[in-house]
Amino acid sequence: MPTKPASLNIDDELSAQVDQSELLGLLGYNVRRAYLVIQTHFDAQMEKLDLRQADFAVLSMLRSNPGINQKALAEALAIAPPNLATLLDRLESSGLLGRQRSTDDKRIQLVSLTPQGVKLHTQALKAAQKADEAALHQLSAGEREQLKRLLSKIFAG
Amino acid sequence: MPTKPASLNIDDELSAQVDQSELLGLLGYNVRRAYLVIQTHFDAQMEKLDLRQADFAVLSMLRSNPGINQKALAEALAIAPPNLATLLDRLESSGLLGRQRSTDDKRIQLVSLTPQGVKLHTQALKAAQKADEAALHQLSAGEREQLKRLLSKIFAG
DNA sequence: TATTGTTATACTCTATAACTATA
DNA sequence: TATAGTTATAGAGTATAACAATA
Repeated sequence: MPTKPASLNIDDELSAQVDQSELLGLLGYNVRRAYLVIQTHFDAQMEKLDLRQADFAVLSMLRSNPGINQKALAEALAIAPPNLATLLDRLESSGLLGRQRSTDDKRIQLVSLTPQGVKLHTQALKAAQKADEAALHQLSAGEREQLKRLLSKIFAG
Repeated sequence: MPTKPASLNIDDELSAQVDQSELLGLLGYNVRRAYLVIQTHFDAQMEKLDLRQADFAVLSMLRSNPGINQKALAEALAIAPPNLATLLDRLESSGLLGRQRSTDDKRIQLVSLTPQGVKLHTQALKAAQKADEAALHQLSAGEREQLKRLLSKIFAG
């Protein structure tokens, strides 16, 4: 190694000698970086329950909307129908939900949680709230509400 | 089709008869949905320039930090070194950047934009700003600053 | 003909292990 | 031994086309 002491090495502890101001000036990049942090906390929490992000979203929707059909579920969660189909296959195999053909229109599958699914959702919601807390501990309650309001203007906009 | 008129079909135009309140109560989910919207605008802009998200981030960093090494670049952008290596291969093949072995330490690659890379970055920055604008048109200048501040508290934590 | 859901498939993104060359 | 970078590869997430069943 050259004669430079480690403590003066530009790329190490003191690091961040790099100029990221252009990227940080773009809101899209800030959203991306924040999303990566939140994802990490969320995944860490859900790993214990063997659930992925989309799995939790589905469990949550089914809890609040029992008997929802797959088209409505796919639209609400912005999941492509083929990907939802295989996701539901997996959760159904795990005994978390059931699918029932509508008698009105036999093309339609009505999806509901099993009691086991309800139980897991209850645990998963607590885990999701913990992940939120871990990622957002720097923000006050007011800041969290403000952030939620601003974000929802982007996607509900 | 049953006798229901289309205009009363729960899953159609009026739709959103679904309860998403639990998910929307989680900040992580709000960040995710906002990120998806921003991604869409960003990708649409970058498609014209044949650039992906990470490509733009690299061009931006190289513009502000010419001669940065790959380790520092990978760390700053949170890209795994193997993925950065192949990304740089591609941009180098396209004539956008060059890699030069450091004479001090021959393990290190120093990366810089070519004049063509500088030119493309200039266009790409404008495109990124357009994408920001398109995604954030609902927010006032003050709200955008506020949002940036709150997001950076999450990832700069 | 149009719609719901499925199957098969492909493409991108991300992550990991093993290697090289240098130190 | 440790580090910078590379290669190869595998996995997850996402997207599209073609199909079956039903309307």
